[in-house]
Amino acid sequence: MSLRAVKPQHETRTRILDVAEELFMLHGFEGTSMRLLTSRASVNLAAVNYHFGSKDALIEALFRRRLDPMNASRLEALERLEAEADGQPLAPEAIIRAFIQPGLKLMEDARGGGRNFIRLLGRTYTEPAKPIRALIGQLYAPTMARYKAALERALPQMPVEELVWRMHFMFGTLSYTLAATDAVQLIAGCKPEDRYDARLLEERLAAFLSAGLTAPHAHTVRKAA
Amino acid sequence: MSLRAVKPQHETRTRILDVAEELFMLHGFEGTSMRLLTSRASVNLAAVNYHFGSKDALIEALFRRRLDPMNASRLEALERLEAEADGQPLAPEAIIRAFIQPGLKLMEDARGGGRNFIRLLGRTYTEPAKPIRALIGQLYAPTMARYKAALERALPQMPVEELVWRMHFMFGTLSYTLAATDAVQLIAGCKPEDRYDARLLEERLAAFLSAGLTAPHAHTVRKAA
DNA sequence: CTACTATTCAAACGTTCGTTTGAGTCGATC
DNA sequence: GATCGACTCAAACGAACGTTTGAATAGTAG
Repeated sequence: MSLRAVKPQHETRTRILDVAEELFMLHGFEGTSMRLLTSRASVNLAAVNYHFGSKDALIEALFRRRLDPMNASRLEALERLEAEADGQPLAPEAIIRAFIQPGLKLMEDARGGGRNFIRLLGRTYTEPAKPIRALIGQLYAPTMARYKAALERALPQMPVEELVWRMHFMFGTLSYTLAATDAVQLIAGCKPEDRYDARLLEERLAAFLSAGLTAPHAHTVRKAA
Repeated sequence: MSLRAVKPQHETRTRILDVAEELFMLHGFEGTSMRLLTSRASVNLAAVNYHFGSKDALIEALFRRRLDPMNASRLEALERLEAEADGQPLAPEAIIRAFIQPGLKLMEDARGGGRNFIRLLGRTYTEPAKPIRALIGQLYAPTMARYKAALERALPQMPVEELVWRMHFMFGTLSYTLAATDAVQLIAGCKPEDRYDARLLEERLAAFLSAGLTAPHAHTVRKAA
């Protein structure tokens, strides 16, 4: 894998990966056939098995290609924040922004490609307990642990279990927002041109999430409905 | 369809629907074969096509069976609130609770069945643009419109587009939370016994969501990053 | 030019898919 | 007890699936 990854031209490989991102996003893993995929990518049917070994291995390669840099940039942003803060606890909103920016950037910049992946990623969180989920969890684990520690330091008064749930909520909001931007029409009334404006979306998300994250604890609100 | 629905015993039908909820949740629509489904339900392979017509029609029936009562109870809860309020604007948190309670109840009470559906539902929001999505959107539309109107009245100072986005965020948090309760381990540290405690979850969600919903507008926070 | 590796290609592999068919079973109706 | 409708069943249908194969085709080094 690493040997071949160093080679000069991966034209076929990358073309397969790019098309796979789009088709998996549109039709799911099981709903996308190798025949459709390879014909859209203008490569031979056998190319996927030759270059990746199997369909499942293609899926894994697809996630690694995007997730590794994305998590790296998340960690980098957090470490930059901590270096700047010089020992002081961070503002929760700053941590949130550091976390959501890489995803938003991927959604915005890549001419389709990044956006496809981001939406595919959101879909996959809620998918079967298949090995894919395990892979994603494993790729995410170090990043999540670092952000959890940072938030614990930023919100020392919050019980850890409450914090974990709120991180879960945040993660849900983010992944759903990125995955189901079409579904805004469920509610209707959203300007389509704002849909992929990453900066505007970051402002909206940061406001919503930091308010939710720093809300008074559930226990102190009331006991019964 | 309606004629047959009135008949006394739907044993085969309901057994198919129950098993379908579980298997679709576990393996997705395309990942679940009719052969596995019918053998798990202890019915003949042809039973699905006999009783529902096709696999797609089974999926549609499955969603209608749960979604219609769920939306009805959401509307009912909102109308009860408005009747009690007697013209006064409602508290945003009360509206939120009215919206999330039916889902949480379904998650809690049914011995597996409701929970399977709730998780399946969360998965489906982020799934292909297939006709299923259109069906769900259509089943949800009236409920969403009513809740949107109620929230507009409860938060008159908020721009409509901001409100729409925040409803989108809320919807995402809820569906992700219900769909991917396993994924809490992404963050880790959550007590497993709390995972399906509907009351506790309602408190956590209500606190998080109502804080997010009523947060200061993104525009007023700052202009540039 | 030759030998070698990497890649592409058309064709076929066996399996599984959703659906259809036609005979068979059962209970209620006349 | 014959008739009819609802339902179940085993078997088969053609189509589509992921994967494999072995020959053809570059591109490179000796």
